[in-house]
Amino acid sequence: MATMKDVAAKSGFSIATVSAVINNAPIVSDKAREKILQAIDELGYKPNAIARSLKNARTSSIGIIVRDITSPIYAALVSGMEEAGWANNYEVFLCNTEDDVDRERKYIDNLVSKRVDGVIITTSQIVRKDFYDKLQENNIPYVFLNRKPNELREHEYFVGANNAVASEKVIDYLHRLGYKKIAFICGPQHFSTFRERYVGFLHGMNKYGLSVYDQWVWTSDYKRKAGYEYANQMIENNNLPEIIICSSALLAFGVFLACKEKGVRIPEDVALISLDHNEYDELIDLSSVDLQHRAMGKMAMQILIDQLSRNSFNQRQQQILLEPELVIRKSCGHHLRSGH
Amino acid sequence: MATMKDVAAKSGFSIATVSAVINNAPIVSDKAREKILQAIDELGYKPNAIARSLKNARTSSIGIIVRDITSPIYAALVSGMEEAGWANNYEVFLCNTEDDVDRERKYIDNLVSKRVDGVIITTSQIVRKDFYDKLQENNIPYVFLNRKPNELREHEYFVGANNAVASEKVIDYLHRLGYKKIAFICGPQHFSTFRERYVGFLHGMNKYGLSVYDQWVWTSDYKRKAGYEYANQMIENNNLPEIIICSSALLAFGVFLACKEKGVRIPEDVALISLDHNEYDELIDLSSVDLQHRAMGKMAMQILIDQLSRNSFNQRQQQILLEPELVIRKSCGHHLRSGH
DNA sequence: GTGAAAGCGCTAACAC
DNA sequence: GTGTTAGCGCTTTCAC
Repeated sequence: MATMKDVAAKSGFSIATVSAVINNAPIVSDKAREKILQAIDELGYKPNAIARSLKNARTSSIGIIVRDITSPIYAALVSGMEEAGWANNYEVFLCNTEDDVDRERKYIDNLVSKRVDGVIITTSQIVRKDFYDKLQENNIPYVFLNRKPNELREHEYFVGANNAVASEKVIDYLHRLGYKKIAFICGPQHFSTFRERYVGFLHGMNKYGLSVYDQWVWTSDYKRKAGYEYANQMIENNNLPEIIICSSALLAFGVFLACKEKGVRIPEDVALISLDHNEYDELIDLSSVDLQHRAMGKMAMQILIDQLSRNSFNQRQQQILLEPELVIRKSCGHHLRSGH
Repeated sequence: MATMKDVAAKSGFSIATVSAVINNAPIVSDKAREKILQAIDELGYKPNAIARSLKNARTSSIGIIVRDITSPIYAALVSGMEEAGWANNYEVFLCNTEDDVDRERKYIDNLVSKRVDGVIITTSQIVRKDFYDKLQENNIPYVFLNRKPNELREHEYFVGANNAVASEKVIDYLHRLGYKKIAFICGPQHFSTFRERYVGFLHGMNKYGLSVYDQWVWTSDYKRKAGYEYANQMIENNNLPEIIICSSALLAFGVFLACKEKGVRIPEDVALISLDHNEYDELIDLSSVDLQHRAMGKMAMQILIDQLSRNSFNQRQQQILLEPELVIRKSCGHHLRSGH
C-alpha cells in the first residue's frame, strides 16, 4: 500500500510537499503539483486517514446510537443523520443497542476509543445514564435526538418533536369530530417522548372537559404485541371506546391486527389514530401525526457538525422542537362524522 | 485526555508494561498489574484506537454499503450485519448510496482511506463496478450481499437468497391453487435479484405449461409508485389477470394501494403475492416469500469476519444461498380456491 | 517554494 | 518481569 513516502520518492519531492498538495495548500508550484499528482495516480495512493487522525485528533467519524434500525422511526432518524453526515463528509458508526444498557455502555466506550468527533444519542431516558459523562470527559460533543433526558446541561443539545402538541392536535381533531369516549395506549413513561405525549393528552382532554377513563389508558409498553393485546382485551370485555389513540406506530399496527382478526371494523366500530406517522400507515388508511423523524435526524447531525466546526457565531438554541403535522386518512371516520 | 505515558508516569512503570497490561499479556507481575489498573482507573484512561490502528494496520471497523436504510429489506440486512459485527467487536460504518454510483464510489474511497478491515456490498449490479477493485488493491476483503455481480472472482464471496427458487415456489403454489392468468411485476434486470426471480418465474411457468403474457410482465422498476401505476393501468384497461406476482414488497404495496383506491378486491377480483416478505405484509394479509434478509446479513458479516481472522481452516464456500420460505396469508385466496 | 525533523499514541522487538 | 526504542503515516513548524 503506497504511502506519502512512496509518492515523494517517485515524484522527486519531499513528503512535506506531497502533504501540501494533498491538502490543497496553495503554496505549491504548478509543476510540483502536477508531478506529484501524477505520482499519486500511478501509485494508486490513498491518504491514510488513520495516520492523519492520529496527528489531527479528528476522525471525521460520528457515532449514532439507536435502539433498532428495523423500526420505521429509527430508520427515518438514521436516514436523516446519515444524509447530513454525508453532505459534510462525515461517516457514521451505526450502534444498535436494542435498548440494552450494557450494550449501550460498551458502544460508548468503543466510540470514545475510536475517537469519534461526536455522538448522537437517540436512546436516552428521563433518568440520565451516567456513562454519557464519559463523552464530555473526553471532549466529545453529543446531541440527544428524539428522546430527551430530564435536564439539559450547558453543553448538551436536544432535537426532537413537540410531542405534547402532537397529542393536543389529535385531541383537537377528535373533539371536532365529536368523539368523547377516548382510549390512549401511550407507552412507558421513562421515555420523554411517551411522557410528553401523555401530558399533552391530559392537557387536551382537560381543555375540552373530556373525561379520562382509567381502564382506557395504558402506559407500559410500546410494541406491536402490546397494542394487539390491549385491543383484544377491550374487544373481549366488550368494552370498546369510540376511538383508540396509539402513541406509537407499532401499537397502532397491533390494535389494527386485533381488530381485523376479531372482525371489528375501523372506523365504524372503533376509530384509530397514531401519534407516530410512517410510510405504512397508508396501507391501512391510518390517520396519524407526522413527527418528522427524517428532518429531525438531519437537524441533529447538522447541529453536531456546526459545533465541531464552530462556524456558529450565533449560538444555536440548546433545544429544537419540530412541529408535528396531522395526516388525515380514514381511520377516524371523519367522512362518517363530518356532520359534527 | 490521558495517554499511556500518563498512566506509566502515575503508576511508576514503563509504557511497555502498561501496554502489556492493557493487552492482557500474561507476563506482568500481579502488583504491577494492580498498580497500573488503578492508575488507569484514576486517570480515566481510554486506549486510543487510532494510534493502535496505525501500528496494527487493523481498525475493527467494517463498511456496509446499502441503498436505503429506510426500505424494510435493507433495514433487515443492516440489522443482521450490525448484530454479527457487534458480537465480534467490530463497528460498522453505514453508507447509504441511494443507488447513486458516484456516491458509492466516494464512499468506497473514504472507506479505503479509513482503512476499514472489510466491506460488505449490497448494491452491486450484474455489470461489475470498476471501483470495487480498489478494495482488493488495498487488501481490503469484501463480500457481496443480496445482489450478486455477474461472476465471482477468486477472492470474492457472495451471500444471498435463492431467488429462482423463490419464484418457483410461488408458481408451484399458484398452480396448486389453479391460477392460469398470471402477471409478474419484476423489477430491473441489471440486478441479480430481479433477474433470477424472472428466470425462476419463466422456469416455473414452463414447468406447468402456463402461458406468459407479454402485457402482464414488467421489468423496469421496483418502487411503490411503479406498482401503483402498473396496477392502475391494468384496472383502467379492464385487463386484470387472475393474480399479480410482485417482485418486491414496495411493488406489492403499490399494487395494493391502487386496488384499494379503485375498489378492486383482493383476492376476490385479483389475487396478489409478493416475493419479498416483510413485517408489514401482515397488515394487508399479503402472502409472500420470506427471503430471510436478517439471517443473510448476519451470514455475510460472519463470513467477512472469518476471513479477517483466518480461523476458517475449512474453506468457506464462495457462495451461500439461503432457502426462501413461503408465508401464506389470504391475498391469494386459497380459502376461496381450496377446491382446486 | 521546498525540505528536515519532531511528534501524535501506540506496539513489539530486543536488551537487561 | 520490565524498560528502551524504533517506527506506523501523517501534519506542521521552522530553516533554507
